[in-house]
Amino acid sequence: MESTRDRILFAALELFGEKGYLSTSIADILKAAGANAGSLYHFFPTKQDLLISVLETYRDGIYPMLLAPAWEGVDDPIEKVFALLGRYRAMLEMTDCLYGCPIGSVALELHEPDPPVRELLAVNFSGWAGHVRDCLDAASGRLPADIDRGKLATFVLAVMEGGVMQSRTHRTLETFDASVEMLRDHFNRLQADARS
Amino acid sequence: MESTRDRILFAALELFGEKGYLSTSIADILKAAGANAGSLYHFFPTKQDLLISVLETYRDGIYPMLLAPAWEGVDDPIEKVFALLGRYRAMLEMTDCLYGCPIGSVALELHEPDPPVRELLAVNFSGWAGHVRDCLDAASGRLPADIDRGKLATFVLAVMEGGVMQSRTHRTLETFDASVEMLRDHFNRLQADARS
DNA sequence: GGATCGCTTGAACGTCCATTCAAGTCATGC
DNA sequence: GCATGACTTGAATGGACGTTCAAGCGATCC
Repeated sequence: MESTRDRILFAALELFGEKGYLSTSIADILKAAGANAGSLYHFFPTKQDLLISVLETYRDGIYPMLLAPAWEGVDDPIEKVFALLGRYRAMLEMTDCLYGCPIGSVALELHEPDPPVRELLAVNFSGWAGHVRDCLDAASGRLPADIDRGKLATFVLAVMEGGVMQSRTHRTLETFDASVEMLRDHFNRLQADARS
Repeated sequence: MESTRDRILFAALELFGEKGYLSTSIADILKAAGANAGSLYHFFPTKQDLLISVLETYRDGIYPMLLAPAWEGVDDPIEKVFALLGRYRAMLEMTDCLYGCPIGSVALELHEPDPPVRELLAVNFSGWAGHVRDCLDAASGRLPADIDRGKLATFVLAVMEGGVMQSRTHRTLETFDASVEMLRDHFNRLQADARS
């Protein structure tokens, strides 16, 4: 049995991802969760507090909800990076290029977020990039020694977010695929250069 | 002498870039433009029509307002690409990583934009990437022959948008710089591989 | 000098939305 | 069986926002 608090939290998580934070009204969330205003405000003093809990849920879910399923049966650390990108592709495909990365959406729709919100967005980005970096570290022998793997992980995240943004705008997977293909080309060259 | 229509249009252009479309109220625009509601609605039947005009202004301004100044004194076509990225860096730096790319912001904050809006966002992306592609074509002799320069331009745009997004969120230029540095590394390898 | 038309004025309107609150339910501990 | 405190109910509130409109201004044309 799911608690009222959880129904509200997950309804918000879904709606913030689908329609964005600003465009989602409290009434939307209440209807989706089957709850009343008083219950919501009992658990979450303001809409922003609800957003914070949603962002914490995303943060805590990066591994179990996103990476673990993406990496099932994938051992090669570099393939793990591309399997992760494949998850975003699948999400775009399933939703006709409507939903991409919820963190990226909120990050750009709130232009001057209050510090706790901004920090949680940053933490989500750092967590994602940190896991990619771990993959790159695990593959360090196959990459040029002088390459900064932290920066490379940041780069991977940038490509993902920028690819998702373009695909959502053009409503085609083409731009996302093109970005990932170019990233793959870069990794091929990095590995070739590491060998020689 | 600037017409009232233009004052409203440019006030909107600036505010949409600074605070986003949804977070900018008509009252904000009126105050910034020193105009009255009736005047605004005389020229722009709805807020969305105003957004459309703003996006058309951006589209028409890509070359004269963005590329021309970025490319002053830069002849090498590959350096032009990085000079363009340098403009975004300068914008981030000037605003303490608050304002990035207005098109990207609006693209992510409107989750299901009406078709005319979505198409204008797409046109802005295509225009930007098209100019980058022209640079790459001009440098085609220095790049591997089998590389798809259209996809590479899309990739550059993705890196820019993803880098801007992370820098705005972390409030540091570090992530943007890291992304551009990795892109530069990729271009170096592309050119080295084209030579051999 | 009067009619026309593009533009301006700014108060008013209606809707939506985040938030509040007084009253109620129900399990737990005493 | 009563008191307590956690949670629920849903109507009410007040403010913000996009939009409307009746009235006015001033230049141009006849």
